[in-house]
Amino acid sequence: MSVLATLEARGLVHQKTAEDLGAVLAAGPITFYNGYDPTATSLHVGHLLPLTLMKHMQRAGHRVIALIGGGTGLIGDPSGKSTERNLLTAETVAENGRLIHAQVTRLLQADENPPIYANNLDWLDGVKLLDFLRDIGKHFSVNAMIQRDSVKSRFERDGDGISFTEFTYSLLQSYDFLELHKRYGCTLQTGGSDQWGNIVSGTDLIRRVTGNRAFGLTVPLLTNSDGKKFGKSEKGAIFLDPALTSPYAFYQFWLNSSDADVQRLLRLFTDIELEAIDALDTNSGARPAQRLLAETLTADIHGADALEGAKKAADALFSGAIQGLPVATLLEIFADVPAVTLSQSRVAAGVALTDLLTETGLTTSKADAKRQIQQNAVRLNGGEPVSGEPTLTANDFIDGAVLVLRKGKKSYGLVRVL
RNA sequence: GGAGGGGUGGCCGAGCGGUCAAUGGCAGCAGACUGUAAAUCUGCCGACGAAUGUCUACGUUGGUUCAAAUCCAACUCCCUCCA
Repeated sequence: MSVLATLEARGLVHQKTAEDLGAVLAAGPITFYNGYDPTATSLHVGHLLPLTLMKHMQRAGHRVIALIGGGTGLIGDPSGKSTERNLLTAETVAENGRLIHAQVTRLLQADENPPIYANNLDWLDGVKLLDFLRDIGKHFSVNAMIQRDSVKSRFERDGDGISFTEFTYSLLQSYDFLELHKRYGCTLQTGGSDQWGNIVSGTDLIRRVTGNRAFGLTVPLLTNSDGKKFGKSEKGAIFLDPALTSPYAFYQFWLNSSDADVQRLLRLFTDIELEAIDALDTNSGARPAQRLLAETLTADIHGADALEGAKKAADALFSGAIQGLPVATLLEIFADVPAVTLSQSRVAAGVALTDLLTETGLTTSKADAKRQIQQNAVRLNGGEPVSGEPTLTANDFIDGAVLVLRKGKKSYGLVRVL
């Protein structure tokens, strides 16, 4: 099976610029790139799909360029945005760039066929305005650019509109493609489906400047079966950085995939054989497909040790067997959970449970805390739902040192006494 | 420049002098059912207080009134039509 056929079978292909791309890829190794703008300190699961595609390509022998948008990140991509964004400072972009570079490096590391890393600040920073306008700008039709959905939607809004800065973005991305084409013979750009316009601009530019063919390939924009945007949990985006989204939360995110989605997600995000995925039982209470998905990805992203920790924590949490565990184990399991630390004296004086719930962020206010207690949603140390409005003392803490708060099925908080 | 319409809680959207912390929908949270799923059903959903309650909120600022989200004025932003 050719790479492209594999990608298509797994659902990783949304659009491609040429029907014969499969033949081109089959004819021999090519060089391709995928860019990441450093707009945040970490990638999130939404970025994982292009990365999976890159890994498939890498394994098939194609040369990977991972481009960090240290230059384009200073400008801001209007694609998919409905309003003008505030510019990030150069320092922020540089710092984000370092962090994202490190993440990408770790995720794409391979003994064979290692990727090439590039940062477009290296060439964009030195570009002279007049040269750029004469050599690059001349190839772009404003008439065509304003037809692009990303730009058009901003044009048609009275009010905000779009700044010249963001309007220029697709020229820069096209220039990147051209530059990588010249430097490395790069002939394919991949990206999310929202990048389609920018990618096509790049292939056009390469054709006009060099006369060579270049290609584009996009991955689909993911939605859940209920139509919501994929990758957002109730808490927000699921990041790949364990400091932002703990391995436990990451594991839980995948484990909670719905039956309707889980096999599609396995095809998209893992390289498990398609036959094996189809054979999974999605009607069983044990949810083997969700477990497989969560375990595979947690191990991929965070490593085997983190996976073990996440599983251990999940077992303890969902079995409710907390009482018997030693404090050290508890601290380990609840390492990711929002925690507050109390002084001995404060505990001795007695602490209202409603205050603790609010301080750990499990509830938004004391009024909310009371409501949750009334609704039998709050448990202490894995026990039965709390009633009334207890004031807690040292006796309520395990070994007088640790208290495990639980709101609802899945939200935990930890209180420590020092 | 002229004429008209409008800015209400995270979003949409009622209310148009007191009974309004403000109908309804969505989102969110919790409970039941289950499989840490989906769907469904139920409850909650400004803050503080044990509480009759108090405070803060209906674009902004002033005013009328015993009483204003509701009336008036100015300002501001948005929408539609005309030029």
